Amino acid sequence: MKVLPKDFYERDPALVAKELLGKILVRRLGSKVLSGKIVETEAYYGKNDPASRAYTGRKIFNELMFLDVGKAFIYMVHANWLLNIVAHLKNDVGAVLIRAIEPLEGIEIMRKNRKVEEIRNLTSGPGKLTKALAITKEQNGIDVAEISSELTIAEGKMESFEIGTSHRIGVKNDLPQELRFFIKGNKFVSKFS
DNA sequence: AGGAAGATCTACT
DNA sequence: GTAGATCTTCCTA
Repeated sequence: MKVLPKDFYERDPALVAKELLGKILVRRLGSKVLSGKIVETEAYYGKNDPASRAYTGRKIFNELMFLDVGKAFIYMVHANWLLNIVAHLKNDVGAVLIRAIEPLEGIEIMRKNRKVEEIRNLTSGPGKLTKALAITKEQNGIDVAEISSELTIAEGKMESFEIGTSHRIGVKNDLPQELRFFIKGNKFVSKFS
């Protein structure tokens, strides 16, 4: 398994978000491994992005977005933990939100964590996938570019797919550009449009 | 102390 | 398919 190197994340968030599609999110739980293909992401910037956690300036809770890239940045919204990966150019601010994955390994454990039978409903949303993979604030700040971490992102299979874009979901004040990216036709994308 | 937050579930028309 | 209640944390007053 090849883990994506740290410099993968040291680029424009929108570019990182787009290229994360098709990559494999790997969650290690003791001896168990849960994994899924990333099928939907969104990019967030810093000061000039009203929807960003970093919009109001650097605080303790959003500090990660200002620091090293390639770290998991996790926070709670509406009783759901949302998983972001810090990604931005040098000395800039930003992160990529993982919105949906397609389950590959450890589906039975995900079922147990989510208490849902239907596979399609297991990880097809940002709050759903964190629950299925047992991700909480405990994992905040984990280095996903490090192969020994309990949360990493690995190179996926070589395959081609069409990438769709749209405006970000649930955002009050969105930017003019489309910053949501998803694999066209994939059943695990949270919403269509 | 209060409210807002990048969502989800349920119960309907 | 769509609307509305409600899930929990952390910031801001």
